[in-house]
Amino acid sequence: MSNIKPTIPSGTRDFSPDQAKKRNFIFDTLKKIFELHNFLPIETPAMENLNTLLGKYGDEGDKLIYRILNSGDFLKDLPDELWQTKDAKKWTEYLCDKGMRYDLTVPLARYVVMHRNEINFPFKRYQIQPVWRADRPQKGRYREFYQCDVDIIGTDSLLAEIELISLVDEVFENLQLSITTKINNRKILQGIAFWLHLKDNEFINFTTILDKLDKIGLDGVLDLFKNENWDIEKISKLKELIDFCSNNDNWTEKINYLDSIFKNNEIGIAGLNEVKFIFNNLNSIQLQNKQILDITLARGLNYYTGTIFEVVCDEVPIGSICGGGRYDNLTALFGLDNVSGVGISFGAERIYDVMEKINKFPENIINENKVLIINFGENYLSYCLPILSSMRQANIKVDLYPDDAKIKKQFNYANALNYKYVIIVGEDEIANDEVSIKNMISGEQVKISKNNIISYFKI
RNA sequence: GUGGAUGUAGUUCAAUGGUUAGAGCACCAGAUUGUGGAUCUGGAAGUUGUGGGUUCAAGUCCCAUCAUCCACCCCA
Repeated sequence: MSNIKPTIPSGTRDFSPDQAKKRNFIFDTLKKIFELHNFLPIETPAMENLNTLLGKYGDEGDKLIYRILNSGDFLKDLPDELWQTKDAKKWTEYLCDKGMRYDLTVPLARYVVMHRNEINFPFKRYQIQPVWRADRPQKGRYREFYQCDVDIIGTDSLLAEIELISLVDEVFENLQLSITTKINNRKILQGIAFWLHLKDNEFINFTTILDKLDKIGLDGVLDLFKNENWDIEKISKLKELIDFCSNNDNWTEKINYLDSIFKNNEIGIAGLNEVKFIFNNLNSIQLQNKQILDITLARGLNYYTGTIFEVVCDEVPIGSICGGGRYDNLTALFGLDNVSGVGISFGAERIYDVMEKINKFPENIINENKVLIINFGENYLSYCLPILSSMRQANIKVDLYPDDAKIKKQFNYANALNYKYVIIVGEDEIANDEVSIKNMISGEQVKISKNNIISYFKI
């Protein structure tokens, strides 16, 4: 037993103090802005019933849900013929009732339906909790990671979209990251599909391929469409459209262009009107970052029905750090129809990576104004302990080294843990009713009267 | 699920098939019993992922297995 090397499952992580502090800084900033917009927090259990989770994320998704083995004498219900098979998927139907939370959207839908009579709509909620996926880990992808979701449930108003877009702007202004919010609408994509005479069943494939534009470029995307046996005419029409839009930053020109090709195209025109409303009203809000209309933005998730958006960092190319959209029938799967919502998810893990890479964490979360009182032994406690507690009452971050260790060791400790000040109390100081305070950054040391300690640190 | 790479001290990495597997960082002690980051000296630290095989001889070559990392599918 004692020889087992301590490890953690792959794709999971420990967060040591300085990482944890930085992560908390991000979470705290998010919460602060969410609360400023009067979003309310909820939390849901780490585990959900499997029938809540299964079938919501597609076949691929079902495979990535962690299942929890039933407790007790769970094998007694397994049909005899199943003993012979080695079909794990079938076995789990009998052996597992519960699974680990896979995202925050499905639990939200479940929550809204369950609590519909106590919720006041529109329901503005945020939720910051870990989710688990039985995926194979790789760079920037983990089996346990946090999602930070904000949703507005139960209104069709496009003001909800506008609120989330301004929320995004404020969050990244607070984190001091400059970003671009790309905005599109699934109805515009449907309009384009209609314009290209695509069949209904080709639409999903169309969006999944289009979504790869950032990753593989226009030529790569067009190649994929060739592989789908699209005719040359369709491909060149699409190429022309994408070329026009990617060489143009002006949203009105893009809309006018689309307007000119969307003839008898109801769905497409509806999308254009929604986008127009959003961009027109964004003009009336003070925003720090860019918002652009990107008609190639597709997003993989197919439950989106209207506005979709995605946020990219201007300084570090890392893919999207935030994304979301409107879904018209989120709760239908749980038997509640006609509840529209719009939501957004902040990729805290990626935001962390970006901030680490370009050093955006504020200095004071790494170097705090911490004070350490050096321990000279039992005889000095009656002098030091009152100082300790009165400093804490004055809201100064302070502690007393617990052991009567060598001074060098205590100083090393203060140094290693980024204490800014050390207080030294020895015979001389006590004799004069003083303490010595050393600034660990400048190296300066002063003697001050015991009564002036608080004011010394308060300046 | 598919493919590729790598496993040596707490950590980052060395070691032509051939003595007792080494070094930097970190750790502990001392130089320095009231003052940190520097320097110097010393110390502790390993079943070379695990199990087989080839060989007079294996950290090194071969096979298997496990683990980790990277990419693909998919996703955040």
